[in-house]
Amino acid sequence: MTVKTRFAPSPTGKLHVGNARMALVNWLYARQQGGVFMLRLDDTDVARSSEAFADGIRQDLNWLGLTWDKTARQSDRFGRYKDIFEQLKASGRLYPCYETAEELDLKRKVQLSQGKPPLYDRAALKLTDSDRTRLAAEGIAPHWRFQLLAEDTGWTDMNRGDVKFHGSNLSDPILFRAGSEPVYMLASVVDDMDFAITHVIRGEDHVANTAIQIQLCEALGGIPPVYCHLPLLRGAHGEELSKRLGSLSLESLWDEGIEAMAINSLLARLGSSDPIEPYLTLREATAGFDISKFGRATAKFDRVELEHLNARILHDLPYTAVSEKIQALGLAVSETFWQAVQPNLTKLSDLQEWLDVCGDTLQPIITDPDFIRQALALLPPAPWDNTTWGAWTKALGSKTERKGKALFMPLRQALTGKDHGPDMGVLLPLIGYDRVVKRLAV
RNA sequence: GUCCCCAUCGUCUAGAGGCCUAGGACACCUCCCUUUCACGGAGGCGACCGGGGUUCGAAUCCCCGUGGGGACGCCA
Repeated sequence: MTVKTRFAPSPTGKLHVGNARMALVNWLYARQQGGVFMLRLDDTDVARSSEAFADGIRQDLNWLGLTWDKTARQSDRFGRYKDIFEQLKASGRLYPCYETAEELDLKRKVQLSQGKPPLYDRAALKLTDSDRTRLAAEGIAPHWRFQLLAEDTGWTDMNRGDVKFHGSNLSDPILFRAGSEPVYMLASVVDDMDFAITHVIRGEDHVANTAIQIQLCEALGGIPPVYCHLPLLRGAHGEELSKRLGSLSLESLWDEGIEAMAINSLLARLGSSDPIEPYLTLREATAGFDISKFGRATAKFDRVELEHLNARILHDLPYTAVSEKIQALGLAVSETFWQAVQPNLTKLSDLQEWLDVCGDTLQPIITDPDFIRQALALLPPAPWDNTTWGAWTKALGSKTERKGKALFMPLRQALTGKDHGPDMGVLLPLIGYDRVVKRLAV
């Protein structure tokens, strides 16, 4: 049987690293199993969904390289859900409810204040035909709940092992609102069946939903897929990811010049017992991927760790792999320049720092004016090449009887304004004769 | 409040009663390499949440605490 997974975001916001992880894990599992990966846009909530967010999601996935073999959107399938509505109604498991959202909210608050779980009390089940006729006459369009069986519903989860929930601990879910508009719970189950999804890999926030979805799937005559619920990601200090959307949205990581493969590398292994390694391609990340290695504890996503990985990946990338991205960031960098500064970059956007060093506005650090004056006097004339620095410092060394750090550090600071950076031999010609003279003029 | 789940170095984790003076990876520190930084090489620091049991023996099993995560929506 061909494995088929899906990533099913709702286009109501931007993707963050938590979403990206679920997309990636589904993609990796499908690819590794020789299966199919599907992108499904869960946009049953028409009011909150937007085309702009849908585009953003597709862009983000493309950036990460998570290509999909099939795509669908739920708003195109309302006709199908309408058929299911009739089918479920005929089965007797669907019942109309007339409470307003406010009434339900109040009920929950009362239950909670009494220390009881906020479960739906099934009051609508006690309605008589004449009650319903009266309510309908008042013009109230009912919402429809699915009557859960009061029994254990269980499954063998790929991550959590045997899991079960008792129906009495769950509320009868609303499947259709305002007449017959489908909601997520219904559409998701129908789509998983219709598109023959074999493995549903998602966050553990869906664990309790799974019992409901299995009951629903079986009521529709389907066979539930295999489920895998991975723990959610938290921020480096245990904070909720969505609260940090500012810095952990894929969009902002792109803006910072973080490599897609750094994100993929981290996300493909974080929370598993396999070591996190810098992968240059998704193929490499797929090779050692083992979904059974994922644990059950909440893992923390640390930006610092991401940047370390990013640096390691950046140090291995040829100019051709980054030139387009550099342009997209609005920077102009030659291959020579790239090779010179590459080992000193953590993020692509760090290029600016070295561009400034080779620009006109740099503020030199002069620690020893007399020495700098001597250096200027011995500066070789242009044209320069990669041997100029060596010749210059050799001459300067014998003249001033300085060597080692005492010899080159004052020069590095005067010429770059920093005490670390690329090899001065290659950097010197990139700064250029005129700027060097200017920086050494004290 | 109720129902699930989890609890080992800073982080991700290995560990399924003796193989554990608890292993690895990343981070960190030191040294070597290097006319800086980085890379690379060699070392080092560093953890079983607490309390009770069970057992000859517990990181490992049980109970109770405590802590953390998730769920309980006409969102997904």
